[in-house]
Amino acid sequence: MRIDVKNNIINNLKIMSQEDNQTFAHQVYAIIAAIPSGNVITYGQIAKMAGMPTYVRQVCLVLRRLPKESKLPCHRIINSQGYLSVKGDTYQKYKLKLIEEGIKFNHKDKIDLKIYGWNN
DNA sequence: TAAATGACTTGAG
DNA sequence: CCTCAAGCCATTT
Repeated sequence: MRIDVKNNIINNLKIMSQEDNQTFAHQVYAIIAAIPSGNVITYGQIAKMAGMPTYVRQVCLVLRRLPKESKLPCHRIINSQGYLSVKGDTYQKYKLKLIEEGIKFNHKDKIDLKIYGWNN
């Protein structure tokens, strides 16, 4: 994705947070929806982009409360170490989706954030 | 009301 | 690279 397009999305999100009286959760939704296919984002990045850098754990709460039928690309969210944090059946499901989007896992199931991370 | 819990992050060693 | 402890804070127990 081109840098200017990326920055546009980020700027729009900032404007939203300033002008709209949106909840933290709604900003999290908007940010997740904006992650391009083929890219991943970390929990901490989401918190920062939502203007609440210390609300990492709240990002997790929001995610856990998402309905199963949600269409948000939650599989594109990984931890800062480069690993998928989800456990069990969801893990394989997310991994498959990421592979379909062209993301490569190394021999330890780790994703290279330098390559696939959606950097600001 | 108090304590435990988390799909986490960071820095130190 | 990896592990570990401390920090985090609304929600659950």
